[in-house]
Amino acid sequence: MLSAARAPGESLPRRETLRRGSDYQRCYRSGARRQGALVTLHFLPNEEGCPRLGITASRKVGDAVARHRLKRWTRECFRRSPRRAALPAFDLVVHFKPGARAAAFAEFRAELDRLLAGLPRGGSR
RNA sequence: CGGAGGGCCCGAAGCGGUCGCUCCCCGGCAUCGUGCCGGGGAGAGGAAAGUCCGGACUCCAACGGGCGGCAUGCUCGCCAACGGCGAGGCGCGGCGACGCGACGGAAAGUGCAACAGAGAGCAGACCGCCGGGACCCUCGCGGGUUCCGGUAAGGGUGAAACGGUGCGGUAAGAGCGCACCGCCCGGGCGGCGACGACCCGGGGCACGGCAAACCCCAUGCGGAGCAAGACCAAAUAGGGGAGCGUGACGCGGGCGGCCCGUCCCGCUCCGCCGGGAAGUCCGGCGGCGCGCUCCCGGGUAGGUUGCUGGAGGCCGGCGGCAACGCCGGCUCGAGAGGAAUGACCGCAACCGGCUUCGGCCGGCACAGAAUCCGGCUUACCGGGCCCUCCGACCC
RNA sequence: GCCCCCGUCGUCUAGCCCGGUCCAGGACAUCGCCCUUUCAAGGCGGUAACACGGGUUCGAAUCCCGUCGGGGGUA
Repeated sequence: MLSAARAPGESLPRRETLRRGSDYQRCYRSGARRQGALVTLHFLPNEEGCPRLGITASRKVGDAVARHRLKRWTRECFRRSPRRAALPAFDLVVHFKPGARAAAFAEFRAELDRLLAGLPRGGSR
């Protein structure tokens, strides 16, 4: 079951995203966080057997186009990241900072990759 | 050729790759719901924006109406409706094509107008002009000072000063009188109408501005919003109902050193009926409390639905100046839900800069559906089509 | 999605309803001068703003319309 869910491809189905307000609240309340220049990363071990991704963007980041572009970049980077298969089963929340509006894609991907690499190894058992 | 005015349309846009997301259809596998694999199809805009108006739809309220409040404001028409649109009238701007206009009412009422100025509303005498009285100067003509009166033609102030020009008239003046122009009122004429100003009659002119000041008049408006609303419905707590069991061979405390206990004290369901001599005994009915089981309804999380085929597009014909309407045919173009429509690469266009002309570098707007429509407003790289006006030159 | 409020010197504000007296007043800050051996305090003087664009009016910070920005409420 676990190996079936962890398909080795670059797919990111809806099942592996955070989709509940309570999921986000749990992540903020009980999880740890890492700060980057463009982004804040919240994370918390989950029981799903695979990492799940959530994204938040407040209106301070920019207009709808800017916010949505950053969301798509985040999904793209997470989906194609080479270290994704090695990630522990965490719920992750990526929250943009206002400075992210002016970032270029390569710059953004480098930062996100660095933050993901800094996650602890353990995860849930 | 140059400049200008108006209208309409397109708008990450062309091709090829790699990896992905959402929905639908087909096939296969497993399956209680559903999930996985393969194939195919579809997947942001002219403004999706601002949320400034108007509707559809849904719920709430309601017998009907008024007051208040808000909005609109030349006329006629179009429209489901509108504060929108189309024609027309009037005013203003422009040589012109054309553009702009909150454009009802100031002879209903109440108000406002700083400063300047004599005076700011049915006004006003500062200078000036004219007449008269008194006093002074002068031989006299005349002049000066002052008082009373007349006068709105002139000066001056102001954003604005109570028709204009000319002639008569007068002490000087004045619509005081006359002519022309303007204005007002009534009637006729043209127009559905706003209005026009051709005609007739009357009036010497009374009617300044501001209603995006209060206000008056006319017309319109019940409230909320798809997170509306509908259906299914966990866990926990609570509500209602049914059935069964239970409410004394019990519990607590004291004493006898402790245990035990035939000792003492307290608590112990209620009502009615029947049996027994009687009781804390037995049986029945009703109520109350507790326990267990089952059922019912409300409702939260969550799920499903509303959810996209509609005042819909395209083509043609007819009516209308037009907005638009009618008829016929064809066609279906996103439906997410912490929210998909993406990222990267290689060529080719276009624009800008550099260029030792081979190329190199950079850019490619405004902006992202959230129930759906009709408008308005605002933002915007670049491009296409049509009509019209003015100027110059040529024929 | 719906609704409401607010934009005035560098900062906090008054004036707005009911237009003129406003080239917009006050406080703190800042600059110059005086006072003091010096600093502070004090005194005198100066610089400095009506978010933006239209409109109404003789005249707009004020009234009206539209943009832009900020804040808040609600499901």
